[in-house]
Amino acid sequence: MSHSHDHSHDHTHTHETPNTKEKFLERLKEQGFKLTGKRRTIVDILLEEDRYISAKDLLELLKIQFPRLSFDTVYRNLHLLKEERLIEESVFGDGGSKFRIACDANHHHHHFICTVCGRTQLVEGCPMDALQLETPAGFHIETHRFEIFGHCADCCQSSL
Amino acid sequence: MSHSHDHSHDHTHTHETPNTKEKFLERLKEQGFKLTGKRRTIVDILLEEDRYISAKDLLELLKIQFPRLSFDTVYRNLHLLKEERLIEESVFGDGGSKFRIACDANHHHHHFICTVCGRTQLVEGCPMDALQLETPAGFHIETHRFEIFGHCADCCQSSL
DNA sequence: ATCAATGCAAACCTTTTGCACGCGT
DNA sequence: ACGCGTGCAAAAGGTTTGCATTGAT
Repeated sequence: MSHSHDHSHDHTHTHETPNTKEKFLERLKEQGFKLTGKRRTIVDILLEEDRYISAKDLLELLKIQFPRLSFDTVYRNLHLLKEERLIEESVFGDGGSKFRIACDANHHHHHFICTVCGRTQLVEGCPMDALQLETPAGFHIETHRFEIFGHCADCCQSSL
Repeated sequence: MSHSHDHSHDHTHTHETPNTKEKFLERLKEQGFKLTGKRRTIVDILLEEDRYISAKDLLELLKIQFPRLSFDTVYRNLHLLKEERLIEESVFGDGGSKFRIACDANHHHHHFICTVCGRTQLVEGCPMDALQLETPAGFHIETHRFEIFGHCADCCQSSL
């Protein structure tokens, strides 16, 4: 159950990381959620995109296959997927939320994020380890947020 | 002009840091902005509060003195103050923006932030220095975000 | 057959904008 | 007197909700 045989039909994705469609869908099924066509397609698209996109962009992509789909379903599924830790959310500079398929739900990480295309790169290490933190007396840490924003190589190019 | 004589009438604030009301207002004046009663009061309140608060909370506090004040003016001033780097903005977990008077516009810093009351503590150091970053090839860093969220000592207490 | 998922519409919340008037300079 | 600042009202976005229907199991 943990090491599912995900050598299915080879995808556009080359790496044999845990990010296979089947694994994601299995996780949902295990939790008792139904694998509807829309839900499958959302996971498909997010895997395919492999970058941060807005709910609006996601809806647009979904409408190709499901013209009548609207925001409510998108958001409901985004919430669900986030709860199940299958996607990651980040608030961009303009205040808008964007979402990407979870890189690795089990491994804590941070990202370089391209503010143009939403593509990401892993950051080596975590500031909570690297900084010798002097936590204020009595302060109880819950979460932290560390993100590096900029232009990726491709988007630097295209802005020339 | 840089070292203004801000020994005016002593305030509730004890430290003789750059965070004096006069200094903030001067900065605005220098830029050619008018020092209206509302603008003064916004700076007053933010200095007094000395923590992250929402536009809504700020408006509430302002309405005590200016009952007819509405969100538009609050936001217009928050934008202005942010442009002038007199306040800092942070997006909290729930997705809502909160604002606080700038701790020190000249010194780069990060915060421990209490998600209950919005009070902050400075973090020693910056992850961009502490982590030996391997910036992805061609990636052009623009900004970064690092915040540690949790409960401050006081808010831990009150939740017992 | 059951209960979750969806579509539709409407509400909601935060933030923004246009315009006429008021006020700091 | 000039021009920014403000109030009002309305719009704009993004996100959420209630309810009836559809659909996966």
